[in-house]
Amino acid sequence: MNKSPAQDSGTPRTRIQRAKNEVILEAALTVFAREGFRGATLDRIAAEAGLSKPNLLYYFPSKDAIYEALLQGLLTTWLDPLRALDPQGDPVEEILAYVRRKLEMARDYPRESRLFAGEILRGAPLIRPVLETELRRMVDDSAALIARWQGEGRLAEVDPRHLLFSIWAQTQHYADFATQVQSVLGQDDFDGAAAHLDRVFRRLLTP
Amino acid sequence: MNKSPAQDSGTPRTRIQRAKNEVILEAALTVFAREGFRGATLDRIAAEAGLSKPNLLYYFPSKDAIYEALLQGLLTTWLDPLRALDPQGDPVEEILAYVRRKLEMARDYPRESRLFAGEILRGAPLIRPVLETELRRMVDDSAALIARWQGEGRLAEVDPRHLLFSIWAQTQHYADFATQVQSVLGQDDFDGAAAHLDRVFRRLLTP
DNA sequence: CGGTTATTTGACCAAGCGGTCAAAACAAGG
DNA sequence: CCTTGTTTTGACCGCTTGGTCAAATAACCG
Repeated sequence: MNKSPAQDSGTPRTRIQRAKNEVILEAALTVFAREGFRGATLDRIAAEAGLSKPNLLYYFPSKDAIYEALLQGLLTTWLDPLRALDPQGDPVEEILAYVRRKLEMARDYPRESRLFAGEILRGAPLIRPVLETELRRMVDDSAALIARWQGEGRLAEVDPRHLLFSIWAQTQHYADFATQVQSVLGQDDFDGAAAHLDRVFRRLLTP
Repeated sequence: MNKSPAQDSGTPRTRIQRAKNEVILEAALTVFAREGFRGATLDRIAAEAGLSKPNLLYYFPSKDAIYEALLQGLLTTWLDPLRALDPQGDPVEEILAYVRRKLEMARDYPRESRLFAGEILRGAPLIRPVLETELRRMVDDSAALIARWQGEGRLAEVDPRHLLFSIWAQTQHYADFATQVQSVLGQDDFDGAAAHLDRVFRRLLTP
């Protein structure tokens, strides 16, 4: 009997299975980010992972399952920096550090950023529930913290939620629209972006 | 002999053909923006336009042709507001007006914004040439104007090109990531966004 | 080694897709 | 009415794609 591990509930058992899972998700991230969900094919993912298509489907039951696993695993990492806002720290510096971290993620993990962007562009068919609960809660919490800081006069008055949108938009822009940035500048310019965003948010947030 | 008008060079001749062309591009915009290029199918576009698939292909020779026609027609409209920067006007107010116009476009033409975003996300396979020439030139010109204003001390010193990125990122965010914004806020908030961006850029740009 | 289980693969399938074609329906002019 | 050109459509084709399956191969274990 040859039951595929994909049908087992929970985490893969053997070390080999975990390793292959890893390889597959890596490959899938590359392909999904470049081609989008509909544009990606199992053959391309399999090729990228160095496997045959049936072998791919031995580890994951379907294309959707791979995509879901990717997004699921991604979300935690992706939203993590926001959790690192330290209520004890200096407000302006805390937010500037957050901006810097987000920009570094755009530079170092552009595939993740693009996968995320693609999912949301298409109406977030899969992760909308997460956005409406987990993300929303996190934003509410952060907004409360920011509002507190503002109440104490340590931060300029800006709508906290739209402030977060401003940060996300500008940092992710350098990953999601990298093609455009390169076309206009002739190359990437993350250092320039870092300096720019630092100036922008320092100026905006200093009381 | 029944030669399709799609093979005629230049603009469609009769009024009927122009009308159908219009209808088709409208439908295609809706479908492409929602599903992406790969996700969109000729059947869905045809259905959206109230036509049969072969009838669609009587007016356009291929799916690619429809997509290209859409993008082509779009680019002019899309980049137009940048041309409206008036060298004679007040620098801060000129740029704020530009921001406002861009945000209005995000509100009123989200499909166009998403189509554009999708194209760039996938590496701009089709419009990269345009980005590298036309867009780049326009950005260079605008950057020169902004730099002049800064030289005259009428605008705070910010990298002009990254400033434009900041504007694009934040305004288009409200169209491209509308799903996320809605999930977090519970609804759209273009008025809030307008007030926020006005504050952001006024604060940033006032010398 | 042999037996048992986990992994890999070639061949295949059904559905969906972009696109074609010949014929039908329609419109306009005489 | 007929003729001529335009528009519309049902049927069809070949290719790609997600997914299956039975058999082959490798890995593990006593």
